[in-house]
Amino acid sequence: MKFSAATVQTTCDSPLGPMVLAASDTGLAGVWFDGQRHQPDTAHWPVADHHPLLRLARAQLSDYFAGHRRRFDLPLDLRSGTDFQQNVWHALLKIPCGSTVSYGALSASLGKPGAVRAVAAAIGRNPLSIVVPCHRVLGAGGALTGYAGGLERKAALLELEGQT
Amino acid sequence: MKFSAATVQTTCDSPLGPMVLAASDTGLAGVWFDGQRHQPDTAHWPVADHHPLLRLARAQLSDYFAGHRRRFDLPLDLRSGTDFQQNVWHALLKIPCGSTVSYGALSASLGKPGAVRAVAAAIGRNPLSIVVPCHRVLGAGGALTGYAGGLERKAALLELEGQT
DNA sequence: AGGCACATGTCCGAAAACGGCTGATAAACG
DNA sequence: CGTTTATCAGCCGTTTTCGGACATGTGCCT
Repeated sequence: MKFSAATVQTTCDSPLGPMVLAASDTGLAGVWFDGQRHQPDTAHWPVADHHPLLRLARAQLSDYFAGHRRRFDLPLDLRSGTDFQQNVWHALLKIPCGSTVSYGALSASLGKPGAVRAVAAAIGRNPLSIVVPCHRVLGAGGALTGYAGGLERKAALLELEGQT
Repeated sequence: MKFSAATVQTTCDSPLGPMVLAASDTGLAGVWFDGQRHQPDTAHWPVADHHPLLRLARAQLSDYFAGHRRRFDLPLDLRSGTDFQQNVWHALLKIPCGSTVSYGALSASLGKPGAVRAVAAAIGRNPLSIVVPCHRVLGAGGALTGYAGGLERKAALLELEGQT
């Protein structure tokens, strides 16, 4: 969980509570619900409320919550994770809005059918909530198994995307 | 640990137990809690209960224990130590009453960040308890790690100076 | 002269614990 | 008996923890 020293942050509100956005010099590096699990300590990160990328991200998130946007178009910086984690996060990006995948299917598609548990752990560390759609991964039986931001938010996001 | 042959001594009481004070022809040379570690054998040193410097020291210590004095103003004789030890002891004198430093920070400020262990050893040989405030040095995590006079006395001294 | 013990702190490797799981059994119901 | 819940052991990368080795100057004891 290493973030570049040049990472800046801002905050924004959402229907699911306040959020923190972070950007490095390469792209969007963080999107966290306030107080969610695994959120890094951003206390000493410089604030840049008018950073162009952060403004863009805020706008697209706003559109998403309004139901006007089903895909994000932003430069992402996922270098905070290990190679394995980055692989997992990239795989998440391929899950289209409105559909879901199981942990097992996902790890199989990564060529590591045995590493289900490790994949789940990596998903839990996703630094870009919503943008990297980790909420579209469900348990084998279709059960909401866990979400760093809380199961309620996971349910709400899926609902918003037209799932039941 | 060499003391001049002309060193004289006296005793005095304190809230933390009886103490031994020693003076050379240049200044205050020793302040020990009775029976503390590394205390030299003073048995054959001449007693000089009314030595002016020793009386002054006794008075200032009394003020200190009463909470009326936060700094000592006495001529000191630290020549009993090696150059290295004298450097360390002089550094200790710069720690203001009411604050603390870690062993690591102290040795770094001496320009020898690697010599933490040696610095600690030198602190342990401090001949002037209380006057040279070796009790204001704590472990990295802020833990009371050791004191030639016993950890209880170290805690009591810090308490007296307004630390927790 | 040589060896060892210290009022510590940092670093590195190994080992154990910990997850946003799952599929297979074992009890607990009607 | 079918069906529905607990329980459990493997799965594997990451994180945390723990134990040792080392650095450094000095005094003391062979």
